[in-house]
Amino acid sequence: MTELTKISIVEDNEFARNALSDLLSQEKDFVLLGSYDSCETAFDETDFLNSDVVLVDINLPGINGIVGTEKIKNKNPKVNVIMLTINDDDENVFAALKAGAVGYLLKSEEPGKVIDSVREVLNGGSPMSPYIARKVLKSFHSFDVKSREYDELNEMETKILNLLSEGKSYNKIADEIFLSSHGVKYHIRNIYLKLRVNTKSEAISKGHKFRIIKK
Amino acid sequence: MTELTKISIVEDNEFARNALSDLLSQEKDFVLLGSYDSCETAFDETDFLNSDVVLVDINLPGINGIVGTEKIKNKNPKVNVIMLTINDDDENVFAALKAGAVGYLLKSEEPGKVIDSVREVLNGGSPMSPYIARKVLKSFHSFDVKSREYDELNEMETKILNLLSEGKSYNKIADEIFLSSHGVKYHIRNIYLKLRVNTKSEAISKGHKFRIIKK
DNA sequence: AATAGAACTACCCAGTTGGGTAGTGTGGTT
DNA sequence: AACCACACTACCCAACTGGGTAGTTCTATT
Repeated sequence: MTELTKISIVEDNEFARNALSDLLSQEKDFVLLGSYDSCETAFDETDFLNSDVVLVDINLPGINGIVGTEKIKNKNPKVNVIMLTINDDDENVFAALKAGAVGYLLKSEEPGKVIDSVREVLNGGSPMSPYIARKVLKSFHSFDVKSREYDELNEMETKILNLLSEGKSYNKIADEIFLSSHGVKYHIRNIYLKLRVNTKSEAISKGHKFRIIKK
Repeated sequence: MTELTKISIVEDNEFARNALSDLLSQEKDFVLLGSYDSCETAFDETDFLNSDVVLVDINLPGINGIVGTEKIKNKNPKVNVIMLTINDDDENVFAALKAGAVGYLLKSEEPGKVIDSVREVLNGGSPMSPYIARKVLKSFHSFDVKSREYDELNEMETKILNLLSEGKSYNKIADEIFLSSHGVKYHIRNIYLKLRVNTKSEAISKGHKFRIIKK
């Protein structure tokens, strides 16, 4: 493991960029491939996409950090992007994660945390500022209050709900699971009863919310 | 902040339970309310639900940790549950988070991490073992490869897709947004085009996957 | 002035869906 | 033997859906 970890920085604020550069350069096993003030200039550098870890600011002139992250991941999925930002609003956080960021740090974090985070990423972790981590976890249990206002689906029902969610009609599903369309309908009625809904749309929505629908 | 943090433990393995108890008792600002070998015995203790933080093992005889967590959160949502487990398979992780756990630690974690995690929870964070954190983040960008195989919806389309997901018919939606049902249909056709689908079911599924549908 | 696009309204039509109701067979209880 | 729940088949019917096609108005572009 004598390999150096290649790091790049995309941050438009010169002061912050230099501070990060200095910080990371001090680590003997890190090598700073480059630091850029925008995604555009970063992409001009062919070596940029060979980075192991890229720290990307979210607020950038031109292509913002979220779109930039998307582009990076599309061009080379192996690059690990850590989002570095002052924004902690839902929209940005989830958009960034959705774009493919593997970590999300608030700039209010102390500098040492950045080093730790890079190492955490290299070890297969996903560093998040505590506040972000909580936000992310909360997105999983948004239903804790009104939760379990439905009955558990059995295997057949789960299967059928999943097929429904793929846009298949009663008839197609019937073919697929060797039942008559009436049989499918029978199960769907039970699904609706258990989920307390009366349309396919609601059933699919609840299916996703309660993670009954895979994929 | 001279308040003591009340902690409880639910762990069936006696050795592990005692180790945790000893560990946590050494912190001056923590007070161990109780340690139990099952959810059942824990719930017998009325004070249990007054805990600030509860460490729950996932594999428990009788009521398992996930169902137990659900029960805890239903009875007192203020209790912060940290899941403590050897299981790192998807099903368990997501089920636990869904149940309302605010942290998820693998037992392979070093002991000091438990103390840190309790403090992190108290500070509004969500401690997760690195491996778990990565898993959780990944669940947000499972589409990074095939990503953006759809066009962005505009405001009206987003609104309509959300209404569709609630099981509303073209007519109901039309009433709600002051359009004719034909107008609604016009937008829905565009939604299907942009999402590259041709049924409501698929549209709703994609809407959830890409987080276009709120709630 | 002509063109093009969006944001609608509108009609046709086959196919799908949801609800109601009813019947069959099988297996398990009492 | 009587009863029941469950998984299914079956039919009716009104409402809804998706696709195709077409017309209107408004606004922006050329």
